[in-house]
Amino acid sequence: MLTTIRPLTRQNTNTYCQHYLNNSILTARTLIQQVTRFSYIYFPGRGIASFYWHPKLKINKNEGITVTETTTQSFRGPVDKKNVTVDNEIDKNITAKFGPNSLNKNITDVLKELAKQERAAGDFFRERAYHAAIKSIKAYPKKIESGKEARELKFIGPSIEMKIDEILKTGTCSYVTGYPDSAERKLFNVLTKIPRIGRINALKYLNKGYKTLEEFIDDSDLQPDQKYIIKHINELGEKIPRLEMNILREYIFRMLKNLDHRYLIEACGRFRRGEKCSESLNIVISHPEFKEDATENIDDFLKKFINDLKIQGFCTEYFPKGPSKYLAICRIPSKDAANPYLRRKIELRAVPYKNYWLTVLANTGDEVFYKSLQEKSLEKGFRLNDTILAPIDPNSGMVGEPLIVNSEDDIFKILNIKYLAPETRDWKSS
DNA sequence: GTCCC
DNA sequence: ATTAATGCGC
DNA sequence: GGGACCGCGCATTAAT
Repeated sequence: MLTTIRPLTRQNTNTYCQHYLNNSILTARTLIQQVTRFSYIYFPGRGIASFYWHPKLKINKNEGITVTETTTQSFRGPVDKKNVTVDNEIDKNITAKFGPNSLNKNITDVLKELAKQERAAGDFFRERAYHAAIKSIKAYPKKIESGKEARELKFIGPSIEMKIDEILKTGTCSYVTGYPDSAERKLFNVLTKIPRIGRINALKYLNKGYKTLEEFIDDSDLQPDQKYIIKHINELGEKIPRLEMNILREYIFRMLKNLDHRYLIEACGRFRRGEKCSESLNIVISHPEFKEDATENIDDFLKKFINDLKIQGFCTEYFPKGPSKYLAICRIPSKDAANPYLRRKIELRAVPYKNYWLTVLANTGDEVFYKSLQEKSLEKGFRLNDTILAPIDPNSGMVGEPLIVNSEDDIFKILNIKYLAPETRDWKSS
């Protein structure tokens, strides 16, 4: 069905949107009340519009949403300057099936290298293009014998066809150049390990003339967490072996269970996916009594908890990353003072019980798996993120009542997708 | 990089 | 001063 | 040939 959508407009402090189905003009407030309990609205064919005003909205169970204050930033979404015509049919061709396929590892490994290269160069779309090609190849059940054969697959174009021919012939590809071993490149690599310093900021600092980290640490722009991480960059850059992740996890686990055995805790990320090591440990905490409408209680709990960790000396330093999320620098107590354990990074977050498994699923990853799960959810008519799993009305596009989720398996069941063990959710590194 | 207009 | 748009990291 | 290609949250800049 073709529908014409007028540009999303704004008037004073109210955001007005044209409903894509019946062309009615609604204030965002009404739209939010009608469409979703949260501040995201999915427009078929146009993506997701988000409203950034929820901090100033009050959600009252009885009265619905009330605006307590006007906001300075209310809308960011697919704003177009002119009218657009879109097809309401969601056309998403998921080519890849779940699960890795190693038949063509020789090819995907090289493509992965090329993807990495593009990432370092900041070409996000080329990086993605390579990942798409890898995904496509992994879904292909046969061993690829020629570039021409691969060309038939989705996301394989003339350029990758040529590269595949070269890979089949020589085992590698001349486009894989590796990183220049210059001091500047090395500094660049270190800089990008610092929180909130990506490619752009790293380049900015390089252009400022910094030659070494020692000079850089005095830069006035740096925040405490950044300074701390620079100070211990080598130590914190070390990967945490699985054994140690287990000890870290166990320490926090026991401490929580001593407080109250009903606490829920899950170590997510690479640990949960069964990997041998990781740069940090990602821990999600909840409790049946953690209510969605009393997040300040959760924040207070986490604040106290992390402070206790520090008093015990397990946590040496912590940095808030938001009210219910901390970066904790922790060290396993060592009996041998001469051989202390290394400091390790732990991401700690506490969430309402209702969101617990959704958060665990989102934080377990990997990135590619979760994103594709989200896509699949949309196809099946569900909105999935770390705070909600709810059906989307196929006719109106409205997000319905959130579904209760009491386990990770519940999510897969609701989506009618076969449960996938965390260990098999690794797409990028096969 | 590929896809799609 | 307020709102719209963009930058950047994840 | 030429534009689109996640989308969110916070911060900053540009525009009005």
